Amino acid sequence: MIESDELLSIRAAELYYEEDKTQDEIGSILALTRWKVGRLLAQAKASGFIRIEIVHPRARRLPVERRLRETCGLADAIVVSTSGVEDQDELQSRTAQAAADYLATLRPVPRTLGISWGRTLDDISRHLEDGWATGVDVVQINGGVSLNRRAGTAASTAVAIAQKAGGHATLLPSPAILERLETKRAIESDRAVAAVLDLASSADAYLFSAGAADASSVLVDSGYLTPDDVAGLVRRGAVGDVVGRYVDAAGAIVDERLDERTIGLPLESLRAAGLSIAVIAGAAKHAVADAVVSSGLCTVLVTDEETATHLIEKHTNSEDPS
Amino acid sequence: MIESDELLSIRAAELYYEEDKTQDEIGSILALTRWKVGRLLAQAKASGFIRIEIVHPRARRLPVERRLRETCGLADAIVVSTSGVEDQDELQSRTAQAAADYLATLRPVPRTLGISWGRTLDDISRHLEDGWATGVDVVQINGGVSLNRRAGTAASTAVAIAQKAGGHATLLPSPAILERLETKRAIESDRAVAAVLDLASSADAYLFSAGAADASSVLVDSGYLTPDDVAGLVRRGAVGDVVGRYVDAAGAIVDERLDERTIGLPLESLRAAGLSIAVIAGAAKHAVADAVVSSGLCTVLVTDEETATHLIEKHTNSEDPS
DNA sequence: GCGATCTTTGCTCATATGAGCACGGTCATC
DNA sequence: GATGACCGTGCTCATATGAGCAAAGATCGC
Repeated sequence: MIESDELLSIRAAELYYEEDKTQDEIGSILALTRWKVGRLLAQAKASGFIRIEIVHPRARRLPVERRLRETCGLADAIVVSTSGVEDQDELQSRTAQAAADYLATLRPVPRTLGISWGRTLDDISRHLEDGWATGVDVVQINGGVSLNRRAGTAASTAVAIAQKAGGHATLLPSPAILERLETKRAIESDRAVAAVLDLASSADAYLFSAGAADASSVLVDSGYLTPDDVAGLVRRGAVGDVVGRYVDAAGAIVDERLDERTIGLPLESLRAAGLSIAVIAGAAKHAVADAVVSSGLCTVLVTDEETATHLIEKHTNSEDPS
Repeated sequence: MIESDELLSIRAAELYYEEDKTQDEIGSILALTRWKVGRLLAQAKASGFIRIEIVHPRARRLPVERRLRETCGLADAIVVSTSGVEDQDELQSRTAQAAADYLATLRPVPRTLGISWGRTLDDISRHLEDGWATGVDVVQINGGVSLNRRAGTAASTAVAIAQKAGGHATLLPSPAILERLETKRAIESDRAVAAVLDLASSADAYLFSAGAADASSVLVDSGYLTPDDVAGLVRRGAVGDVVGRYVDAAGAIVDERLDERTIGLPLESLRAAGLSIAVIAGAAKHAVADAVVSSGLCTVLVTDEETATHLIEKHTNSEDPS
């Protein structure tokens, strides 16, 4: 009986979803009452035979978002669909778009927004529409005066976000990582720099991304670190960098000495923040994403479907080892 | 305006399909009237953003079936879903199952059913349920006394189908292909053989498959042809075999000399039949499937989704060269 | 066998949804 | 600047669907 009911429910589903027949019509075709058809359909849905997918670059995955919020204890989660994604750039762009949308609809609107810099942040700044908010000031939370021709990006990201919101940007006029601890201390105690860091630590919200721990890092690209440096960090457990600081799977600083020479908001400030939005997408960043989420570095995560399911799986397994 | 409507329709679709909200609820969430939500949803569906798929081994693709019927001028078409298919065997099995289902529900029930033999037919015979019909006699339409140990298959397929329908099987006691024309003529004129061929040509319905033109053919496997023979046929345009006869893309016999030595129903009888059911699945058989369909060898085709779309594409392109 | 329990079935009623229509605003044209 | 065609909007009404319920049937232990 169960066997034949399953088959019937499939036949009913075909007629209902593919042929747009009414349950009553299906009833007369399959010689069933329309209530039976309704139950068959409900059964087919419950058994997962009916798969409904929304295919659109800006489609989100609300059920995944909810599970992500629940399993990882996030205040909010934005998960973009990966269906039909052709390459990594497409995925980045979709996620950045979603982050921009999230920012634009964020209530209450933060007066001061602390941001990091990098490819992702730059992407977000591009996707934000002019006038996405009014009077939002932007402040950089980690050093970013670039060492090479890629110069302006960090600055222009912040400026673009601020301008489009009719606010103004406060830049952190300092390198990301100094070679000597003394230099770092000196810069940090400079009044201009100290004031920015102060402002940064009092921001209403933070928006940042994370980098994978490999040679493709922006920190390598910008000349702050060599590929060898990164390889060394990886050997010591690094899974990626957050606002310029390399962390391990537990979200702890990998190299204290290096960290001391890094200018910017300490990770503790992110952990203590009421609203900190992490934007992390792509298979290469699964490990960092995990570190960021499990160590409480963000309250809101914007990511892609695959990363989200990866996190959910990991967190359900570790919490419920059945 | 159109841009924002599209985005809205996606948001609405997420809430409707993924969160099971009512259109009214969505209305209050997105600050819209419930009619607007309904229109947005309809628009999303019409634009193809909503994809509904039925995932089940026995799911069919009714819209594809209809298009296949229309573009290829078939009396009926059965198309099985390929979603979740793991290997070729799975696909074969699904198609055979569908063919078995089709046979079992066929009205009016044929009194005599002419069948070919091979892997597909054998598969179908296995999937038919005991008592799938009552009093259907089965007759072989092409020679099949096997030359090697794979002996019984051709016979047992026919017998199984007949037994399960409470009818009896008439076997064609002859090889598929003879080496010499004279031998073929002699066998054909044998009273026992001639009677079977006679019965075959008067069957109410035919059920047959087709083989791809390569060394994996059952005709090679059974020892009637060598891989070299097949390669030669391919060079002359063969795309596959139908009831033991090799045809080209237009459905014409490739090698008349070989064909004359082949025992069984001529292809013309299939073309003239009121009901002839072809069961052809798999990427390797796209070409034969096309030949069978375009040359009118079958009135009903049982196939898989990919083959079906392949055929549809080909036939719409060739008929409407825009 | 026989009754108790649980499932399945066909119903009534409330709700959700879609079709058709009148209104008001927009836009191009004269 | 007036006019008419057109589009998007919010409505009424008919229809489709789902929830809940009583009766019929199946299943089980005794």
